[in-house]
Formats: sequence, structure tokens, C-alpha cells
Amino acid sequence: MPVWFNPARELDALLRKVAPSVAGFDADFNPELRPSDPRHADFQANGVLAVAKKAKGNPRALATALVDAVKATGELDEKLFQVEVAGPGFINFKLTPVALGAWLREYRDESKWRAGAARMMGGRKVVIDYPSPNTAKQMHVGHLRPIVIGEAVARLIEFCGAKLTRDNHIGDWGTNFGILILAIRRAGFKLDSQSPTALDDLERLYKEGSVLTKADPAALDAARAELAKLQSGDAENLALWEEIVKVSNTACQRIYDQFGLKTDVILGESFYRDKVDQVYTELQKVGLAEESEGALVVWHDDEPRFSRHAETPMPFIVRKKDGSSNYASTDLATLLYRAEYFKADEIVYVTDGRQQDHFQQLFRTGAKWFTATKRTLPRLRHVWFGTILGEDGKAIKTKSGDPVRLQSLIDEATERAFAAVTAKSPELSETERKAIAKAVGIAALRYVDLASNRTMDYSFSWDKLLAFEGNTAPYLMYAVVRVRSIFRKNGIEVGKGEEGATDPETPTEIALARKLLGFTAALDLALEDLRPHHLSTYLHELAAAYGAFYAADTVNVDDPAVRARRLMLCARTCSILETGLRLLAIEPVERM
RNA sequence: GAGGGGGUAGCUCAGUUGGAUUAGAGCAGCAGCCUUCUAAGCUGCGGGUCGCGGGUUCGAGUCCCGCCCUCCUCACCA
Repeated sequence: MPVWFNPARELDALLRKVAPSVAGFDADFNPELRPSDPRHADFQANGVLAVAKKAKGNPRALATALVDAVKATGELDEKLFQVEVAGPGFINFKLTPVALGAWLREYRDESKWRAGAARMMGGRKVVIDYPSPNTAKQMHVGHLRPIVIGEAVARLIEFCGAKLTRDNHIGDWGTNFGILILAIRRAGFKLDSQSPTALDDLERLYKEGSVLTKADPAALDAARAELAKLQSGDAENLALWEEIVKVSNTACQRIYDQFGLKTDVILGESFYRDKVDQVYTELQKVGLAEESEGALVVWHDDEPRFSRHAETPMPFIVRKKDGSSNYASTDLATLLYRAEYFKADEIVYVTDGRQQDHFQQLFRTGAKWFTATKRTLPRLRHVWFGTILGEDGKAIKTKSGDPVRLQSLIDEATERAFAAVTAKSPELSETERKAIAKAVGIAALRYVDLASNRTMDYSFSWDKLLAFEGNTAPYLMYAVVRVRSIFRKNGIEVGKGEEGATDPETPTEIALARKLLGFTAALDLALEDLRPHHLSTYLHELAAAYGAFYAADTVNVDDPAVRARRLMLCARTCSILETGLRLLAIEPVERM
């Protein structure tokens, strides 16, 4: 009998198969199989309670009858599963040490996980849109989340078998450029992209322009006019724009390099400058778009909020009254391009949650447009995240004071990590400590964003972002380091020395083994809503189970069978922790 | 006003879609554990009327209704 890779899925199938032959159950019986509180069992089926309620039967009697029928099939090896009816009528399944041992021997390494996971997305073509910053600005803490969450989601999707294209859809064709061009003109500034202070100059000028246009509507109109000139091909503005883009792209790239971020393509808004006319034409032709107050807009009367009759009307403005494009125009053009050029089955947008209305309008417009033109609409998903708030509890905005620059944050993280590694492992060479500090510092930053639900807002705090203890990246990395250290001391590679391993025996061994089996469930959960924190939570629990095992059960003991099985548990822990960390884009280290 | 997020321990957050006498972590606090594989660790203790009030049922932090607080978005910014 083969060892089940995913016992929950198999038990679910078995119960579905057997149930119809038992009095009181229908053909469409849903066992509602799920992981259980480990104090009770590994898995539990709750579905019998629903059946009993409907039929007004006795749930425990029904559950017992079902369990008997399952046992009678002989398909459930009782050496592997303990089955019992518990509480009001749950069916509990507990994996025996024999089952845990068999599973650990069978599912050894990342290739097994990957093969199992690859079925989940089954080769679908997915375009993921991240981190897509607005250029012409220095990157600050607000740019952290799209980089970190986007990369984790991308890796998750890829791991689960998608053919992925990472598209950095930079904001390089919007009013922010109008503002900047205006400010440069007014200051009589001569921009030189080669100048070392170019970025700081732009930063300063943008701030000036921003203040000016906020205070004075006439200035805002002037900025829009500069943008309109740019979009209509004015040579002077175009030349200036190119210089600005050059400066800001270089600056962004420096940050990306430090995060190891590599997108496949960078097709910003400006790439679609000659593709928006088709959008205007088609939307008008199929009767979706119409003129309103001089602008070209789309109403969705089937949704009260976006209807023209809404109390506070919120049209989807696809072309501004001065004829220039905005993000709705370019997003629609982008949607079409991704569907036609990349043949996307699915598009994932990773952006700030404040853009939810925009994406709902975009998706609705896209659906109607594609239907009317007989195109196939890709599945569209908006993976949004909450805001990083300033100390005052308000969203960080360039205007309200100076938000912490991303580079400062990286530097501080690296410095603190260097101090920590120097204090704890002074015997390592400075070069090695520097490399570790860089990995640990960035990892700590990333993990903060990946450990909690992405839809949550949180307040910026140095101490929170740079914590190295507790549920943090360094904690997970440290677990890996301790596993690897055992193998290094023994002079063997991870995964060796398992011959003759017996089944898990001590409570901490068993707890660790059970936790190891939970990896696929965590992946399922994280993939479903593209929420990486489910994976983080799991990895933290796994590292904690390893910590308890490590403290309680010495690996290097004389008994060869015990030693072999503990080495096996160590190797599996290492493999799953490293695989999981890499899915979060955290690169584990050998020592720290 | 409409839509969205949030309200769970002093603080920061999980809570696998309605399950099990006792709602979980991490920080912070207290008490222990380094002559054994890395103490960025481990063990234990204390700390909660899950915003408030109703309802649905065998069973609610989770679902329904009504309130309260807070953050975000709502005509040419992305």
C-alpha cells in the first residue's frame, strides 16, 4: 500500500466513496475533512453532524456506522490510522508513528513537494503586476510592501505550477510627471541624469511642485497641461521626461538589486501611449464609454456605486477632458496587451488597498468590453495590501513630512544584523558576518510584511521592522542554522545518515513529524487567497516544533537507530524550512 | 451617504471559512535552563466578558440583524 502524500485528501475521498452505502447518507455527502487540534487528532471529519441535523438522526450512531463501513472496506490500514468517533459526532483520524515514519521516509525533498504542488496551477499562464512604483520619487517605506508581498505571491504561484511573467508596470506617464516638469521649469533647473545629486534634486523639486499644485488649482492645471504636452509628443517635454525616467529607474534598480528583485519585463504606462486610442475607439464603438463633462467615462449602472445615478457619482474616467490618458486608460490597454501578447489566463495585480474601487471598475469594464468584442477575459485578481502608517497613525505621504527612505531602512537593518551576528558569532570572519548581516537584515524586513495578513494596516516602527527574536525571519533562519550545524559537526550532508531510521517515538519527535506533514495544507491555504502569511505562520510553528525537539532530543546519541531517525527529522525540517523561506524570498544561511 | 479594511491578552497579531472540558502565538513582565549537536534558543507562570446588544442551533471570535469606534476611497492623482 503506497504512502499517501496528502492524507487529508485521501481520507476525504474514501469517506465520500463509502458513505452512500451507509443508511442515512446521500451520494453528495461532504465529510468536511480538516486538520484537527493536535490534542485530539490529526484530521477530523465534521460532516456527519450536518447529515444528522438534516435527517434528525443520532450523529454518533451515524458516525459509528460510517466508521464501521470504512473499516470493512479494508482500505484504511489500521496500523497507520487510529479512527474513533468523538464528541458530538466527529470522526477523528490520528496518524500512528508507523504512518509518520513511512511518510518521512517516502517524501524526502523539495522535488517531491514541487511535483505535488505543480498540479495546483497546472501550467496556467499568469501575469503578475508588481511592484509597479510611481517613478520620479525616491523609494520610501511605502514601497516595501509591493516588493515584498509581490515577490512572495509570485514565487508561490510559480511553485504551484504556473507559467509566470513578472511585469513591473511602472507609473511613468501620469500627472506626477506633469508636476515635476512644471517644477523644473519654474525653478529654471537644468536636469542632468549623470549628476550624482540628480535624484535628490528631483525629490526636492517634486516636493515643491506637489505643494504648489495642492495649494493652487491654476498650478495644477499648468501641471496637467505639461503632461498633455508630453503625451501629445512635445519634443522638449519628451526629452525632459526621458532624463527623469533615467534617473528614477537607476535609483529604483539599486533598491531592487538589494532585494534580489528581478522582473521579467518592465512595461510601464508609457509603453501603452500608442495603444490607448484603440481603447477609446473600441469602448465608444461598443457603447460602453460616453462623454461626460468633457471626459470620456464608463458607467456601470448594474452596480449602484458605479452607476450614473449614484448619490456621489464615481465614473470610470478613461480619458481626461484635456484629451490625455490616465491610469484607467493605460490599465485597459495593458489588460488587452496582456491578454493578447502574453496570452494570460490570469492576471494578478499587487497594489495598495486604496485602489480597490479602481480595480473593481477596471475589471467590470474589462469584462463588458471583452464580451462585446468576443475576446476571452483572463481571470483578474486584485491582491491588495494595507497601508504602512506613520507614527501619527495616518498614511505615509510624501507631503506630510519625510517618510523613512527605503535605503535607510535597509542600511539600518543590515547594521543591526551585523551587530547581532558579531555579538553572537565573533569567530566568523568579517566578510562572512557582513554577508550574513545583509541576508538577515533584509529577511527581517521582509518577514514583517509576510507574517501578518496583507490586508492589515500597520504603523511604521523601527523596532518592529527590525526585531530579530520571536516570530521573525532570524528565528526561522536560526532553526535552519542549527539543523545544518548538526550535519556539519557530523561531517555529513543534509539528508545522509538515515539508514535504519525507526519511527518517531518521543513526544517531541512525534509533534515535529506531525508538523512536517502540514506543509501542503499550508501551501493550499496560502495559494487560495494569495495570502503568504499562512505559510509564515506554518513555518513559525514548524521552527518552534523543531526548537522543542532540539532541546529535548539529542541527535548525536550512541543508539544508531535513534540517531538515524533524528537525523531524518532534522533533514526534513531543513528541507521544508528552506523551501518555505525561499517561497517568501528569504534566502537561508549556513551559519549566523 | 455609499463601498472597503480593522476592533481578539498591556503591545503587535494568528485564528484553515460554524466545532470539542481550557480562544492561540510573539513581544513586554516574572521564574528557571548553556562542561552535550549554535541560548537569535528552550521550559514554566501570570495576563481575555473575542467593540456593544439581539438572533439563528446540538455548538458562534467565525453566520444574520441593529448600533458604536477607527482607518481608507469616492470627477479627471496613481
